[in-house]
Amino acid sequence: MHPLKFGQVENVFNKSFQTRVSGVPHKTSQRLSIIDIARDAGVSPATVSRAFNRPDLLKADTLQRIKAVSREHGFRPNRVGSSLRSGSTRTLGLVLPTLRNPVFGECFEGAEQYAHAHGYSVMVASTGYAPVTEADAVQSLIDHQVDGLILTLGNPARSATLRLLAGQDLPYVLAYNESSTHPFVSVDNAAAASDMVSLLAARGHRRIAIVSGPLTASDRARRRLAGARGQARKLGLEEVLHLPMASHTAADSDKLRELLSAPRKARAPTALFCSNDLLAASVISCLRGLGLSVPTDISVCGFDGMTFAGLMVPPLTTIEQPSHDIGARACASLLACLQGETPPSLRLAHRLISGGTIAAATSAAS
Amino acid sequence: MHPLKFGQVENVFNKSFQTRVSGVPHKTSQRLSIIDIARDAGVSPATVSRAFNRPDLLKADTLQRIKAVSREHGFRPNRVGSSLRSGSTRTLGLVLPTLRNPVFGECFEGAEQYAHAHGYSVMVASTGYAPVTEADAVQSLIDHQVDGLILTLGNPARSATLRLLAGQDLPYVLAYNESSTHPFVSVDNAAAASDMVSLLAARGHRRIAIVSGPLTASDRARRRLAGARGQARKLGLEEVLHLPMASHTAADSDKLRELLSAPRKARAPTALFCSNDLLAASVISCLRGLGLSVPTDISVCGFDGMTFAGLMVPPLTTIEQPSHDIGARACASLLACLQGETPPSLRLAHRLISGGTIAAATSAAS
DNA sequence: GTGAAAGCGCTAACAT
DNA sequence: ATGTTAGCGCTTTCAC
Repeated sequence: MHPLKFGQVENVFNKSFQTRVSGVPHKTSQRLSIIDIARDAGVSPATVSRAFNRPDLLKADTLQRIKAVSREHGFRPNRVGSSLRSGSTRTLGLVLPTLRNPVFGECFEGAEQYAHAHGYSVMVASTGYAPVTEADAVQSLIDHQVDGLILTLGNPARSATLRLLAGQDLPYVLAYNESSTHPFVSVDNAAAASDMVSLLAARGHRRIAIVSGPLTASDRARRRLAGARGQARKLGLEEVLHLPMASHTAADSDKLRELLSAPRKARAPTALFCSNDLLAASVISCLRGLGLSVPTDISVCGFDGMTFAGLMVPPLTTIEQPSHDIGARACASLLACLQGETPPSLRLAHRLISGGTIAAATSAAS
Repeated sequence: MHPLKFGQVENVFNKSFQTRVSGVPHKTSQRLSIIDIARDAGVSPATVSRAFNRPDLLKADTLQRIKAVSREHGFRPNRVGSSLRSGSTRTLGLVLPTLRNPVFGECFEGAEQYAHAHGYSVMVASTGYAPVTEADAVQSLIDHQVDGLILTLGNPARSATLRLLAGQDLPYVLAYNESSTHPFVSVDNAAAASDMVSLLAARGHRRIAIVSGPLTASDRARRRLAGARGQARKLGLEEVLHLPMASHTAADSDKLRELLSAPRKARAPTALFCSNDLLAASVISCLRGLGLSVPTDISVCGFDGMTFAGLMVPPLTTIEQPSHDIGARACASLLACLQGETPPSLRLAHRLISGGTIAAATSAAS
């Protein structure tokens, strides 16, 4: 089954060959160990290990020698051996809904950069917003013996994933999710949604609809809806409608038509607040197909602040989340957990980006 | 330094406790090994190992017992131990320019899904189009002992990354890149660019400019430029201009202005062919800022076919690459390498998506 | 069909 | 400042 049989045999040969002859056959694809280097450098394996992990402990001279020998042979310590012995893989797991949404790509890069800067690697897994996949992804990362997890869950209140996690003593922090029981890094979703409703109200909108994906698959969408409704009530607007779509990333044209070109057009919302930017773009595109232009005929706004939102024509009005930072800070919090600390939950600042997709409400108010 | 000292001591206690008493304290956060399960199931460790790896070798009865005991204790074999002993991590490395571009996110998901379906995991690293980061990313994945690599390189002809790889005997396949010396999975970049030029020519465009990022950082952009130029020559169009931007993902408004509102406006290109969709969106946005509307005043098209391109208003005219498939097929090829096969390079079909960003050339032909 | 024993590459005590 | 020793959790001959 294992294809490299022959290669391995060859390696063994090279290995003993090299230890006998002192020449350095630079390319002879070796699988050297710390022991080989130790022999060549005239020190013990432990000292070689220290050269890579605690170089400060060694005499400068010894360190140089070991480094030189290692470099000559192109030797790098095998992390698998190291992980097994030390009990730490120095790898963090990151679970995200989907990398088709560049917002999560940014988050990944934020986490990746922070992790690398601190000697850790990150292993991502995407869930496609599916609870089962989510649990599988976490299990897989646990199997890989990651030192901790950064999670964006569908529902951080009750999910199979969290039950799984409860059985381990693996530190984890949530990203984007807000939770009363676990450290998280996110924006204040309710407040952000509330801000957007205020803006809409200021432009004269009194009938607003929230367009989202399935609420069961995203507590963020739920919080945003709640925040919007709260603010609408406070400002005396009409009850915020809710239009859930089958997907988090694609609008359903029929549902939109039903909502807008319905008998009582007078009662149709004048603004559609979408729970993420991808969805907002899709909504705008669908509206276009229905003969409605944004923002002339109807206002639309999003949530996320993906880079792309600013490139749309007109630019999308949206709430910017600091995704790169969310990733980086979540990573920082997780590393703090690994040090035994209990990091506080962080609500990072959001920012309302006023693009060109919201206009003053046209239809005479009710 | 290691924070979990106390937890570990506690675990040792639980461990012996559990082996003495037969009850199953479901939550007592264990770190059991195959040996503990073996003892509980009244078999040898080797048999437990077989239960997980070669279940077919065991008597149904034994297998059941081991599975049952494992489930009770929530035991899962430690992949680190397994990797060390077997010499395979069953993990593949994936190196991509950036996950801020959803095209690469799709590619990742394609690879991830294919890998999972075949018992492998994938570890991604992003390079930000920087050669040094690229080499570091590859080194890091090698250190993790991945079984093979899928790479999207800046330059698959000569790069520090490939020199690094030459010293290992680690299988790898290229994705998006085309190479004469290594298995790859991509579209035919030159042919695709040529198709787009044909379309532009059919709409009456004779002066076309290619807008790209730095060519040194992307052989794809280079091939697309070459393909476009070849076809332009064949069709008797004017020489294709080349407008390189500092970034692969953001246009430089000044450069665009210089090109378009120059003294000799009559000689300005009537169509801008961007080497990727993100850049095309940015170009359109910049043009808007310069008072030019697309496609009325000038035509623009992209390359990639990211989902988002179809949601723009008007939808972006672009070349669709099957990114999910590129990821999946590259993964398949890599797994084939691991079986000792030498997979053929694959050029997957591209598709010209006719959106609304190309209009008939307006300015009287020269 | 299952067991016994060795060892993958490394690090952590402990010694000196 | 460095060496010795044991063993992390697992798989793999080789026996039986």
